[in-house]
Amino acid sequence: MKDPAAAPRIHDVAKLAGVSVATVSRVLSNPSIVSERTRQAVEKAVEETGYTVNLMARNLRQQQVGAVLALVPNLANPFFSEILAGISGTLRAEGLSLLVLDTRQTDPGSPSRGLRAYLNRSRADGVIVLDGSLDPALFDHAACPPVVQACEWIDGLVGPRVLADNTSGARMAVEHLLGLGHRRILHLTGPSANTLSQSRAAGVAAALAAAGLPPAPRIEGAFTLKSGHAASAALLAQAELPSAVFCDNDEMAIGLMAGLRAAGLRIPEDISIVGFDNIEMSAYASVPLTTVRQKRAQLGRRAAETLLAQRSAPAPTELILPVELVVRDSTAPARDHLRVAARDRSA
Amino acid sequence: MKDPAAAPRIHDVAKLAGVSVATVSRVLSNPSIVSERTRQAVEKAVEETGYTVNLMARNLRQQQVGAVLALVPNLANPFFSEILAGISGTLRAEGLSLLVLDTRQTDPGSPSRGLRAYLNRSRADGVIVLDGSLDPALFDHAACPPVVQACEWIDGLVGPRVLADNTSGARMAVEHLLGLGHRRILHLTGPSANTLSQSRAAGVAAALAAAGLPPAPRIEGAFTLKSGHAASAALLAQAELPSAVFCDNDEMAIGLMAGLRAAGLRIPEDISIVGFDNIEMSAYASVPLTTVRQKRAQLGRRAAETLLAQRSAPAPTELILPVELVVRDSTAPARDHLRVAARDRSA
DNA sequence: ATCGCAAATGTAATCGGTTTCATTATGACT
DNA sequence: AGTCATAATGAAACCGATTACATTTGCGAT
Repeated sequence: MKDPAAAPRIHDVAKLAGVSVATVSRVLSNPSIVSERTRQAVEKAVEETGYTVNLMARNLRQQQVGAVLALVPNLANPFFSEILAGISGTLRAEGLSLLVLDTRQTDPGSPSRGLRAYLNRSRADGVIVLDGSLDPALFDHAACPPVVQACEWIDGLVGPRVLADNTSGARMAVEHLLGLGHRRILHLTGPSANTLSQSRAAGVAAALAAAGLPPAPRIEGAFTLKSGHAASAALLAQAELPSAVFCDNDEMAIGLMAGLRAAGLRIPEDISIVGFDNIEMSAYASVPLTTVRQKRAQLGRRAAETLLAQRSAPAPTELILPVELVVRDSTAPARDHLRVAARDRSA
Repeated sequence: MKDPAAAPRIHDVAKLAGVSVATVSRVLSNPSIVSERTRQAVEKAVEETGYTVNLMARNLRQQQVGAVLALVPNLANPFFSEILAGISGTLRAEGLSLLVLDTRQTDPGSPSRGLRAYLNRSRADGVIVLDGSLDPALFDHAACPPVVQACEWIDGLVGPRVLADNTSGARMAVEHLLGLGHRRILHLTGPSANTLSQSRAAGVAAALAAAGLPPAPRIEGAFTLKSGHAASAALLAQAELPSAVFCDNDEMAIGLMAGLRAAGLRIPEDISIVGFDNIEMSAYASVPLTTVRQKRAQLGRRAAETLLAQRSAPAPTELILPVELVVRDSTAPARDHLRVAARDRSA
């Protein structure tokens, strides 16, 4: 005696409709090749039985999983989750589902060991990597599905990438400060090993070099509120305060502002601050933050589209998405600059 | 001629080791029942071929997917993504992977239609629902895997739940304000249909009733920074300003504070603000926010554990996690209260 | 040596679909 | 009516593992 609550199988539908299982399968996957009469009969039978395909069986036969894996450094970080939202949207439109793995949640002993098991064609049809700190060797085996790098990237891992224009963004930010007359600009960076930090540092260097200025002094942070806050102490301990700070992301900028304001500095009167990313919070910070807008959801969408495109035409494309400066209240003309301007006028 | 790059199958390993496929399978899944000699031979063959099991085949045979689906209302919201991080951690320890679906990204025409396809045993072994606004009927069919509700819940959907103690949290927040002498307390709520809003409103009502005070006036928000900011205008338009506001979450509180400060009000001197959730940003807000701490990662972990426990002992448990008040700088004694205290002394 | 039981291993069924290939039905054209 | 191409359908192979069941092996007890 069979469990009456058992899910109906394609065989049950076929029997009820008086056709073969092959026909039922065709009605479901390619209705155009089956006659009107039988199609209707099958659809009726599907309706009556409440049949839904068993995806495990279908996937096994079709040798595809119907899912894409996203590797994120920190799932709890809104920066990444917004990219994920973009990825998710594109995947759903294609009927694919999104698997998420937090790369920092691995066994601390061997961070990559647990990951390798997930980098397998039988787990996911593709991988979107949002963590630039991974070992490229992880992806270097036959069983690894197609990979797209997004946002961050991995040196030594060839393949398509979708990136924001970090260098231009940083350059625009610094040029904005230079235009306001700032000359003593400090760069609050992300971890120096991080690819984002590196390309943003390049933008900073380019802007300063173009203005004939020496490289900016740096404080290294960790992209976190906390590290931004901690940087305020380091900054205030310096002999000569900078007149402006460019921060590699908004979270650090907000942490930094909190620390500076607590120490009695006024923003932007005493010190100008620029961030990067334009997270939603930045508009509502203690002082609305001037920052570089990066369209994260779009970046996610593009990454997913790039991955899907790989199926038909594998090519190691590199897509660089434009960014733009958003000027709010955390930046103002340098006071030195004002003095100079006043002197010029009086002269 | 076979593709030399094709992934090795269990058959290849068996041939190389000179054993049957059954033995190879046993070495991989239950090594103890195979002799030392053959086990080593098989392990060597696995090593040489670089074999890894095909999960689609295994899953089909074992009738399980190896994945859990999380239904979140907004993937980009850090509040949820931190819960996801907790879920993810627990699942990984069990070798399960995490599928994520943003319930608001469905076809706007019929929000639940797209979802139903995902609520299927052949897609996921279990479901963790973080969205209380879904139709309970969605889950009411035989093919739906076991469900655990977390954080929010769905009226009319029986089954295990893991919740923060929203009512107590709200009550503690309001009692804190009452203790500071506030009597004119406004409640900035989430959407009135939201279960979280409702239970927090219950806590607010309980605290006020216990103090013999009438219900608090409300402004309805949407749990977003923007709606919190918008609420500031509505608040300032009122004839009599409240001396304190309890906000249903930190994001609204931060948005509200930004609006109030822009209008020239000082926090906490002119008005006290309490939030809920204790998101990381709250400590770095323009004024460090007094709020109710909710352990989101733990909530996620518990939800995952509850789901796993359902496998062996299905039971509609309800787990309520404690919350605690975190007092920072956004709350201070009511000025009325101070006046009253002064008068009392002088009398 | 023989028996019996347990341990080790092999054979083949099974999971539930999709898809190839063969077969039958349909219909157009001469 | 006969021929042939094409459309519609069915039978069975296949995807790649796990596992029930059968068989063989190993070993101690008699």
